[in-house]
Amino acid sequence: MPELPEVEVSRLGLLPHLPGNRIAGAVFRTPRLRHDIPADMPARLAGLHVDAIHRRGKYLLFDCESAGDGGWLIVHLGMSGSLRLVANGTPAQKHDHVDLVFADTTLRLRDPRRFGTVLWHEGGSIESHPLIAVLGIEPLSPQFDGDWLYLATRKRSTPIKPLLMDSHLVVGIGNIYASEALFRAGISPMRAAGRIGRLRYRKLAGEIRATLQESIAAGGSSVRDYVHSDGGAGSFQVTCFVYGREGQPCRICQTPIRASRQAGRTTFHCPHCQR
DNA sequence: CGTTACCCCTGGAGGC
DNA sequence: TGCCTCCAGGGGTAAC
Repeated sequence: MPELPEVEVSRLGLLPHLPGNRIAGAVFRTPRLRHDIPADMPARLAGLHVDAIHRRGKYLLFDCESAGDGGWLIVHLGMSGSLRLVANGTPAQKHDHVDLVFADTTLRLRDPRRFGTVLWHEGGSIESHPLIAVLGIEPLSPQFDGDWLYLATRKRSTPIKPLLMDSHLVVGIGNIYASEALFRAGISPMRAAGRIGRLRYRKLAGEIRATLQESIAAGGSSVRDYVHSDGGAGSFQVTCFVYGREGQPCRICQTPIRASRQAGRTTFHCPHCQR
């Protein structure tokens, strides 16, 4: 479900409420999401203070401390995960798998498909965690620009669209934003990454950044059932140029939008505007 | 090494 | 109404 903007909006929604507060208790209603959840997870988390909440790619990283002891709670929302803040004691509904209970509120993870991740990491820098260490560049960082993309894609024959979705290269760009950014940059999703020039990569990097930032500003939501951390719903989907618009006229040239499949995921593009 | 296929899981949509 | 198939925002792993 969530791409980078949704995760960032969730983080921003939690920031006013969680950092500085103590985890009174944790409840896990499933033995595993993407990974097994150790039986002692509630005991590990109870009593910790949340110092800060960071984001790396689509991972939320809760920096937790307690009397010199500490670690990181790693959360990934997968395809269908969402975080909400609810009043303590609110009955859990179907697919509400995890609660972090604070004095004044409960952070609740709902994830129908259970592709999400909740892991505990201690004894070392968060950057040393195997899931985090392999991640590529942050697309909203100053280092990410057209020249970086150009250099990173030399001799790559893969089509640009699945490459944009490879978190080992660049994080946070999922199926929706890959299609949208390529449309805005006028680049065909099927074009070999190594055969795109520097100038076109400058355009693409700018459109990736703009697409993500606009979505964050709009409240982050990319699809209908997304709910961010304080329960509000977003509206990104109504502004899509190509995603989910197979057969409908391109908003620029009226050519019907095409759908195809790349690396197991649906790609949308305009055959006239994108080359 | 780079790239693709498959799998994890549930629910909604559409065909019959 | 029910049953079936297909599809879905992610990403790790195995296999080519």
